[in-house]
Amino acid sequence: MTAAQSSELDGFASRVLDVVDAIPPGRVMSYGDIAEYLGEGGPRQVGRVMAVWGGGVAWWRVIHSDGTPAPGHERRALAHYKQESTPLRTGKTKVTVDMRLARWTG
DNA sequence: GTGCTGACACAGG
DNA sequence: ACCTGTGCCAGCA
Repeated sequence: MTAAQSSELDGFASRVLDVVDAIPPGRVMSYGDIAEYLGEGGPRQVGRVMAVWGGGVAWWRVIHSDGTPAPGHERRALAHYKQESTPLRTGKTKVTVDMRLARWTG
């Protein structure tokens, strides 16, 4: 099969996954940060990559700029955060990541 | 080619 | 903390 046919990792997707894999435990990066770090695409493109190929990397380390984890995986993400001692902000009705401390830039 | 949708970001309320 | 509107980029019918 050719490259165009298969849904293989594009250059962009490959780079995104590489960056996510480089994020150290206890740290996180926002979608926009990754896009800016790569200097290409945009936050939504990073989100799309994570939605399709994110299963092979530490997806819980990729969150919104607010500190809100990926939709549908909040519970699973929280478990990882506790496991990695990620800086958290425990609110009354929701728990988010403290971006001020957890935000990581290569 | 056109329009909608999406694991987003930012500003307001 | 939550919702709405606007801007941006790419995939898909």
